[in-house]
Amino acid sequence: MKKNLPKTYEPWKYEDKIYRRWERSGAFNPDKLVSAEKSSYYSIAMPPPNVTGVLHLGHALENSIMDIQTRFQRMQGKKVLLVPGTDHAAVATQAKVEKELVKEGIKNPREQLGRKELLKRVRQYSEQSKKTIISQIKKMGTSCDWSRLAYTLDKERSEAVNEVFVKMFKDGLIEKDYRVINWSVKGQSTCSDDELEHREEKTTLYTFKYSKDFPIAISTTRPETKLGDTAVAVHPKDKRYKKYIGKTFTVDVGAKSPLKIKVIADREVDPDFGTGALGVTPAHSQIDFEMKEKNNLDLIAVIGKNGKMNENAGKEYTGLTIKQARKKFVTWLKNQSLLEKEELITHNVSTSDRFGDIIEPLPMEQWFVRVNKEIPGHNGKTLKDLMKEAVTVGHNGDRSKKIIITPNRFIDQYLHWIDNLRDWCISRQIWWGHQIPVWYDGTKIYCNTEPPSGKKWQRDPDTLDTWFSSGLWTFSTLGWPQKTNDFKKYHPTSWMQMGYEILFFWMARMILMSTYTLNEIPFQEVYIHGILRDKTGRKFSKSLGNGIDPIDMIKKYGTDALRLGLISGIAPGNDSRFFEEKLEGTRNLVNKIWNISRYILENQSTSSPQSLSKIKPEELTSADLFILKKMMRLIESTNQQLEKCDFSGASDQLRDFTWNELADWYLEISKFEDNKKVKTAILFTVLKDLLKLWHPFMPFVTEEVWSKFNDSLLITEKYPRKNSYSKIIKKARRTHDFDLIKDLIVAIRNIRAEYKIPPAKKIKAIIYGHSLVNAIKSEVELIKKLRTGIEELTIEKSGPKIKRAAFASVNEIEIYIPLAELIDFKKETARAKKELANYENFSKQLKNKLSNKQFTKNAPKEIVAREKERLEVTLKNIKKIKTYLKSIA
RNA sequence: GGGCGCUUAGCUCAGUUGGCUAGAGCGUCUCGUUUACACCGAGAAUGUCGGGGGUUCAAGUCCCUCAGCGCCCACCA
Repeated sequence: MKKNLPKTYEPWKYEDKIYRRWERSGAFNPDKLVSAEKSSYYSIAMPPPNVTGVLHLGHALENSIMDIQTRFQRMQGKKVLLVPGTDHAAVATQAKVEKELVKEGIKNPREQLGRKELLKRVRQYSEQSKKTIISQIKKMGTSCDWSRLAYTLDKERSEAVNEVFVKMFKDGLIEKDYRVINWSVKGQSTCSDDELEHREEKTTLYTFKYSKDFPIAISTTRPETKLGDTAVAVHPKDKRYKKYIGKTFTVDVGAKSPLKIKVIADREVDPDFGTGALGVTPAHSQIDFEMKEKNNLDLIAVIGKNGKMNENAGKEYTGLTIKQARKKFVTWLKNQSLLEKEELITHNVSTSDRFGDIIEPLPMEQWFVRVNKEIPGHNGKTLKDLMKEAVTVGHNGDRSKKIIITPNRFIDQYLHWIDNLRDWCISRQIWWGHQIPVWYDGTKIYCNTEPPSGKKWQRDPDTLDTWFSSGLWTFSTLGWPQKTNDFKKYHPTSWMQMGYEILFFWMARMILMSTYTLNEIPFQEVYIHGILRDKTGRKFSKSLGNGIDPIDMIKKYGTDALRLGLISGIAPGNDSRFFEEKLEGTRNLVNKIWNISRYILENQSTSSPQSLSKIKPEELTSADLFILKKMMRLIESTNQQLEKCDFSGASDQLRDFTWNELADWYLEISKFEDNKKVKTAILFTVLKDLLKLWHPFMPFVTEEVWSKFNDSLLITEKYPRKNSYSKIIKKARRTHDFDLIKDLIVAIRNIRAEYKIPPAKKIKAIIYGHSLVNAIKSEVELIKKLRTGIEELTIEKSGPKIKRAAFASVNEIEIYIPLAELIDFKKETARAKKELANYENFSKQLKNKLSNKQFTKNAPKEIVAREKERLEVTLKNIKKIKTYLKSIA
């Protein structure tokens, strides 16, 4: 056993070394783990960080949560697989690299570099970023299997992407369609609805007529698009306009050819907004496009992909920017006296979250995933149905295939989101990503995982939305579509963890992809965590400059402290704030554990470590029994809490025990105890189990301490169970009659005898620490003995160091607290009586309820059972209180 | 407009299907400390659980309502 550990724990000395030890040991790879049960496979797919940059604190939080769960499950003796990986993050990465290139002076990277060269640059960047990310994940102590490292754009994952695309294509769920989509002029690509950000903006609302003869004025914030109008929509019941419905007017507003404007009725039109009439521009508004479909209108696109007016807009306008065109058109309206009103309003504009420019709705042919179309061979179900089923009744109505979401309030939000879901536009015109596996030869289309033979075939240049590949993550990482052992063993994955902000993007898509492709849910449980905010509650963001680098925190406080600081005081689905002071606290705790270990290990050398089973029960004092009991309860509740994913609660409890019970109380007592052998044995046993309990939270310090007395690794030890403690506690109770008060009385008698104190009526007894006082208060039986034993006894909460002083000069002992203050019998009796009345009342109520046939017949079985159980509990409580009342009477 | 969340000690937050005297960390104050740890110890103070109403033997917890803060979705033509 190594001695003379440094006074404070210095994480940087051990962390990298320990991580390498774990890696070498094979503990991260479930194939190398020995499991008691062959079938106990447990798997988690790591949410792959984007290769757009480095990890931030949010990732650190995820890694902490994930790794606690992973280590806990591994210590349950399961074959645990945590698959690490990264996401190529299509648009995000290309946008980022292009930005950098522009900064370097390459003004138009796509044109100047070409597809091949630009992709090379993006690849270089992403590889660099990947490297950084991986090293950061390792720094966090994440116990993932690096031999299975995956990347959404690598060969295996691309294979999965193609496989699914082809399947969906053949099922008619992926189709090309001409529709109005979200176009980013800056990015020269489509965006899906989820990639939009809404920004509030002040703008002018113009009210005007197309011509003097046109009977209806319309309001718009985008006059320039009106050059492509083909209809005016009014509410069907609007008296002002009813007479015009169905009529077509021809107007000349300066566009290439005069516009034929048909007046149509649509219930969506709000008669109170503006003039109550809406100019319909099918080419440049999704809603107007839908009206076009319903009413069979024409479509005139007046804006091109470059964001400028095209020739349809008319000679005067062709080539103008949106702004210029707007100005020109408004001037024209004014000159023609057609403009009726100009007012300033605020409204939301959609912007591209990656490129940052305002989205231009344009009509285009793109690839879509049909979410409302029946899937062949799925009993008429649609993808939407599959997405809903998995979280409600279970996939295909199979309850064992129902995804449990914590906290469950997100289910409603998720379902609501699905209801509003439109077909998913999956094609992007950027180059970084999975190229669509479709080839054209004139009008012929070929879609397969392998390219067609023949030179004529041209591959579709578009790439896929990044979420398409992310959606396959739970099974693409396991080697699918190959029939791998991993896939058989580890899918569906056991558990998934994510922030609520990507619930819809990611969780929904994983469910879609997995249920559709595999007929299986992607994971059994989802734990949703909140967003990490800064001290003042703001989101961490680059533009605010409030970002904190997790690596800096690790350097300063150590990984264990960071992990603990991130997960303490959090509740599932709720946001939490991060500030450095928190880490000071957790660092101190880590150091506390280090020092407890140091003390115990250094004292261990005097007598060889003993196991609990070798201790004779009669050797135990009440304090020993007390700490063992506490330890037993701690083991039980930590297990329970971790099973419920209450990481914060579990760590709180562990902290309380470690610091308050063990360090400040029991360990201090042990210093003054004669029977050192028992104390050191207990301390050593408790320490060993405590290290195990803490391990998932603070893997490094616990592993380091463990290595001081053990050659095996802590990471693969079994998580403690309460049995070993309950045995000795039971035995000890049987052998001799334990109680704290008895010990106390004996001690006082001894002191009296030793120091020849005359039989005083009152005596002060000093108890070590508050824990025992609470224990005494809660032990009803003891009070009886207390009363029969000594007339008046005072008990003071006090620390062990005062104890030493007191025992040394016992003559100075004075009376402090009268017994009545410890337990105020009058107050107690009143309280207990009140409680008894409450319980009796309640039991009466329950009895009535249960004897009511209406209730037992009609109420759900579970409710009746619950009420019965409640009654039982209540009756038990009544009994308890009655005994209690007797005892204090 | 639709939905969700939050409001508990000076600060940051826990509080499981209603049930013992509402908790923790940090901070504050007092005292202490040569012998595991000042990244320490012993204590103390601080709460109309956002306001109002209701259900119940019992409400921080459930229902209604009002107020403030925050988020998401849709839309604002």
